[in-house]
Amino acid sequence: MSKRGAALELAVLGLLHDAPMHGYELRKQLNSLLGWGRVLSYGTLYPCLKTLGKAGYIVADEQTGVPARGRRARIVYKLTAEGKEHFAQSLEESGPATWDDDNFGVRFAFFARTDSPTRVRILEGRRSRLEDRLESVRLSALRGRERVDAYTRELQRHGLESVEREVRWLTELIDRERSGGYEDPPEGTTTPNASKPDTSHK
Amino acid sequence: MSKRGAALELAVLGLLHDAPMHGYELRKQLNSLLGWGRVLSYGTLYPCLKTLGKAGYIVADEQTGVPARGRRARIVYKLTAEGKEHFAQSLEESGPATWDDDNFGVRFAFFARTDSPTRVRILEGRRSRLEDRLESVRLSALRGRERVDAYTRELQRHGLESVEREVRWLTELIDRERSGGYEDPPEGTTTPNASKPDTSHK
DNA sequence: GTTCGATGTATCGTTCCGATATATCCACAT
DNA sequence: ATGTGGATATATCGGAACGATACATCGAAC
Repeated sequence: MSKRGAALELAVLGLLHDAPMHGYELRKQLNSLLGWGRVLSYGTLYPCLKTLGKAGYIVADEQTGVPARGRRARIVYKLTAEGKEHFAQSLEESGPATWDDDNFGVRFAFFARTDSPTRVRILEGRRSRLEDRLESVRLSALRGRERVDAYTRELQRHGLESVEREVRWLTELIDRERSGGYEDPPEGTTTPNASKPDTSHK
Repeated sequence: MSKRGAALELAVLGLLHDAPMHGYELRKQLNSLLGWGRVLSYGTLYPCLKTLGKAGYIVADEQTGVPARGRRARIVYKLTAEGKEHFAQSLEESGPATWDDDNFGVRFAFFARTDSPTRVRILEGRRSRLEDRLESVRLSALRGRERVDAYTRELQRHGLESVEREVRWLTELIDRERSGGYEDPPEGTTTPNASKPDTSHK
């Protein structure tokens, strides 16, 4: 039921889909993948790897092919067949939980591995989530029209515009998706190196 | 040394500065104050109130002035003199930790209670933090210029633009601050800023 | 006259994660 | 040769954060 955990597991699975990796490398990739400010701690990563291992989605490979001159012991993790299946399934899965900042970011990062209908579904889900947010902020701005100082108003305005901007972006992507733009490139074998949309104003 | 906790404590102190309040009301206000998506859980709020109480910054007032017809027992918290001082001190405090999303947001929300030099200092700190972020993202985009798929590129572009947008916003605020705009209105006078400030930066 | 939703306080158990310990390797200076 | 520092690498601990939930009262609608 882990919320943040779900996003992390998905990301790990996705990265290992490209190539087997050891923890340290995984962490570096994950740090650039999800969130710019945040850093993923080992205290989060290793328990996650353990969980994934216990679930049978990944296996730890202790000794991989004599790494040129007595390199330090490192544990290389690789995806199992079950892991591959679970990843594909999770990616396409829809629902409120998948529209969070984290979850959406991860899913977007692996868009190249889904089909167009799925992409549209995810984009629309995210957009509707943002529109709800917009709605509720506008409402509360109306209800609580009591004197708020200039700074509060300024902050609200900027936040609102940020969200509106992301909605426009999503709409653009959806349109492009529908008109057949962004066709999957022949091979998806590229090392992802993405980040999640800002939506700061925490 | 709590990081998120520091922001929460500051926010609570700030709200109680305006008026004494009980937990439930506090939560509502906090939810609209910091982060629009996030909700503050009681599991976070009550321990925080306890801490603040133990530190002597707030006091719990059980029975406030016979609340018209046997109202349910409610605990009204109010700021002590120490709390007031601690709040003022924390607000002006500078440093990397205060440039985080959360910390900056809270400080901004209470801008009206600081002086202009402090405001400028906080705004500039936040801006420099964002510029660092920008720098590091641009660098990693250059280093890892291997083929990344269209989606990753799109995500990066949008994220980058979001941050750039916030930097422009901050710059604008700093300029306005320096030219004496946004002076705190004496008291209660509705600030005549009904016309939206244009700012057609795109 | 009772169901329902808002108000209100409080805690438990899980998850999260910053700090830290441990260890090897390489480059470069001493 | 020796030392210093930084990158690579795995792992855990203790405390903070928080979702879920229990409990309790009230006003209004049905």
